[in-house]
Amino acid sequence: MFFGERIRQLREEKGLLQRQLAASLEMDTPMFSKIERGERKAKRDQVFLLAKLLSVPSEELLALWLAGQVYEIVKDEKVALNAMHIAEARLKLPVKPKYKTNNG
Amino acid sequence: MFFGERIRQLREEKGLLQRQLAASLEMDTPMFSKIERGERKAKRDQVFLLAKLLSVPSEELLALWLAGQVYEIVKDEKVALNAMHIAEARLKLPVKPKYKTNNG
DNA sequence: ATTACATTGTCCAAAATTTGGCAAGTCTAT
DNA sequence: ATAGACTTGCCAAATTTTGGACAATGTAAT
Repeated sequence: MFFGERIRQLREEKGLLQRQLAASLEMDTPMFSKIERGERKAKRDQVFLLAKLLSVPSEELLALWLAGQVYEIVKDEKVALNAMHIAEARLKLPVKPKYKTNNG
Repeated sequence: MFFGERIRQLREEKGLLQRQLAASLEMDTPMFSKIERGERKAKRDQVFLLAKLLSVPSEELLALWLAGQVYEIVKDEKVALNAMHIAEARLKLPVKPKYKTNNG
């Protein structure tokens, strides 16, 4: 399920029109349509606003939104999964402290 | 291991100087230095050229290079791993055909 | 067929980001 | 102090992203 698809699904469940959500996000309807179809990407702030307007946890939409960007980078690559695993491993690494502490 | 770190490692193993590789990539030394330190990102083409110059499979460098870009997107996100899993699942999905075939 | 309304497609200019490169800087060894 | 390798900071050109106008298309009701 892509970000835009999910937005549309939620919007329709609530019986809202594109122009209503578009207005809440202070953009025009064509723009909102593009976001739903994945032709444009929403801004980070708009993800949170949409979560509120559509009554879902912002984490759900944020994860979909990020996933979409990640997917765009690797989608046509033979080493896609490989790259993903490397990135995941890096995420799991403890953060190296920048400065020494007394007991560090 | 980050892309730039790996480049530096390979370069030093071969006893090459930044300016030598920089020349091969048709960029100046500061630029190459920035790539090694991850301050700038190499272009896709340059990844393949570097693989050749450093005698490693291009897949290895390409995967590191992609991983770096993926990592940049999610690194500070609470839902990072979540987003990664969603993107991975999407990668594993069969591609939906655009047009019907006779036996499709 | 006509109206009313929702959605999608095309195109352009402003804004923002990325890029390449220069000049000057640090650091190490001599 | 000089030389060589590398790093840092800054700027302008180039590219990409963005917002939005406007036209085109789709859809349902009459």
